[in-house]
Amino acid sequence: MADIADVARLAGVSTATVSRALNGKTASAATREKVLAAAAELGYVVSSNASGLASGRTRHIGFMVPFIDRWFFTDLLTGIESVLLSQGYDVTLYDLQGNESQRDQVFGSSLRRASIDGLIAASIELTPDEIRALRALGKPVVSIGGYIEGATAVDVDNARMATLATEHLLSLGHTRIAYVGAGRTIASAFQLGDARYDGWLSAMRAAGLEVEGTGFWEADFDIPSGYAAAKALLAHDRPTAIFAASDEIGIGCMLAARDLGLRVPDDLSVVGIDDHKLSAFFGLTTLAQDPAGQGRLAAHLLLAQLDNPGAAPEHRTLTPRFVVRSSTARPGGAVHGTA
Amino acid sequence: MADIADVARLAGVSTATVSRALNGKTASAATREKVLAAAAELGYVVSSNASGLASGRTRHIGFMVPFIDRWFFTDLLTGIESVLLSQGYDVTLYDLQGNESQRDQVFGSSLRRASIDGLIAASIELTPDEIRALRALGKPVVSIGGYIEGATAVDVDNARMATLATEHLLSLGHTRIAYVGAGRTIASAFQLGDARYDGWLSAMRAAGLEVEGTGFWEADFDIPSGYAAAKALLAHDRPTAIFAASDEIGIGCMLAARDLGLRVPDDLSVVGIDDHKLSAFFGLTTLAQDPAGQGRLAAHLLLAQLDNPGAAPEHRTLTPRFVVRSSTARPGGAVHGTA
DNA sequence: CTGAAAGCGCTAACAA
DNA sequence: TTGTTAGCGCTTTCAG
Repeated sequence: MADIADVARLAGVSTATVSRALNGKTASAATREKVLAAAAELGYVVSSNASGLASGRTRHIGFMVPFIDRWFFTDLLTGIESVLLSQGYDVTLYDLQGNESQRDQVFGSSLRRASIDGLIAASIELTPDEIRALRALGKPVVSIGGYIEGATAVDVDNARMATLATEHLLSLGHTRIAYVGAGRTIASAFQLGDARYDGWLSAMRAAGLEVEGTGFWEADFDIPSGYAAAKALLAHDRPTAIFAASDEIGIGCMLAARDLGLRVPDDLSVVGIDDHKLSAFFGLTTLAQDPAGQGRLAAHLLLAQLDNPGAAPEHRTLTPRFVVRSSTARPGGAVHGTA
Repeated sequence: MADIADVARLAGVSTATVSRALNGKTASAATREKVLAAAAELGYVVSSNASGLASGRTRHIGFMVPFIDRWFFTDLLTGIESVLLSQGYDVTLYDLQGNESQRDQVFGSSLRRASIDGLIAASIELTPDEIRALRALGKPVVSIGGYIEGATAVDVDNARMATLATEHLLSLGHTRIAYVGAGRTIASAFQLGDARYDGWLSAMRAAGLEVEGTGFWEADFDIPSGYAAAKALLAHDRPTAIFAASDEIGIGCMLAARDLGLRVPDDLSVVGIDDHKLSAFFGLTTLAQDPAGQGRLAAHLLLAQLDNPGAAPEHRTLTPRFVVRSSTARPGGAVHGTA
């Protein structure tokens, strides 16, 4: 493979000039053109190792997730890749799923080989040691949906989303609204805390409504778990509406209602959070999170920090978009939105 | 950050000895211990750039996919990460989704920066230019579910799976079996060719059955598309069974049947291919593909090639596992399997 | 604006 | 088994 010396020879300049011309540093237009032509002719591409060793930059960005096999994280990844690849950055994935040793491997070694210029961490709960390890890197970090000290943050206001969803049901005239969502353990893995639960609770209380009877039903963030929770809930009680902490839970609730002979939305309204890929299909009313957009924003913010290392960390809270579909209506009746 | 010279100084040996001790090359037990202790004390981690530049190895593996936001590819990735991370390799993702420029970027530049030691490519259809680019790298390549000349291949026998699925229905006594699956365009994006269609066809013909009437119904590999196809199919004809080219299609078919007032499996049997995460929930009978296992195997094969560069490329065809659930039964009646 | 030269941190001959 | 010595291919002062 051609190296920088070959290009320099062909262009009739020094390797230093080739380097400058290729990296957009000072070089006369004529020189730059000669260099570009020579590089193209030889099919020259810089060696990332050599370049990285000499400059300290690698053009690799790390993306750290608790697990990758969930809709939210893959959509984040898609968004991140789309901006980073086009800027000439590669994305290295650190999947913390699996045993502890995989996690230690990532923090103890992978991250520290100085092989990345920056990191995007999604929904990661870090130990104090891990935070220290991250800070020791001295590389910019952007967190998505979770707080990391000193890092730029991108998130959505979960409590606010839950309040909006609940208020939507309230405004339709529902008073008996159950919450199906994550317990503390699961919520914390997603860094949601109890924000969605709290949002529901405060909206209900603000409306002067009783919460004890209909209450809270625990479910993991997936369809089967939402289904099971709704089955249990509906066997025990008959609220007119369910606020589901995620669309997957909401879809599970809709399927359970159907299996119980209940019509959605006539007998039961359901609203979720996410705008999951399947939600349009099921007609689920929801608050859209747009993870791909979050990923793109995170990538842009990281790039900005790379260009401007001195800048103070930012905190961007995204506004969810309300998507009304056919799963919500006035209690007992008329459809509110259209599919 | 401590570098190799610091470790050498603290251990009282040369940098070369440190390098050898750390890389498992010849070194006396006593020396190795001293070096390890010194490295641990200083928190030393090798610089991947320096090491890569000197040795030509980067401990980075590329994983190339047509898109990452599909169950199959994320599960592959999970499997790949689990073995590669534990062996000290990082995984860089090349997502070809999006515009052509993203693809050109990957082939023209990312891959060629010599930043990976090897590549795993899943379901990728390459242009002649791209194959040339890949071969020029001189790095080992493992392909999953698609053929790349000179590369080690991991796949499943799609035609055989389709035949098995169809034969399962035949053995239950079904004779009118529709196929809902991908048209040529979509199938080729997944590198499935028409193998699943062919498998269905040959099983039907071997059983001496007519195919014209019930026939082939086109659908993309997702739930909404399977739903729409089944709605159209069942409005037009009433086969007693459907063979779906993927579980997501199959789930769509089950939902459509239910909405039409048909009971599964009493009025309609459905069998799919994949063992998708949701299939157990829906009780779908299927042929399991185990993508995480495919990913782990591909990673192991790649590692083996890295250790032994001379070895000839292998071709491993995995055997699917039949998972009988509650979506298939004798026509008109009794359940065959259990949920 | 450009060239010469000194490294970036490590590995791999080669000797000893 | 270990140390010495060249680089790996590039970027970046520092002069000019």
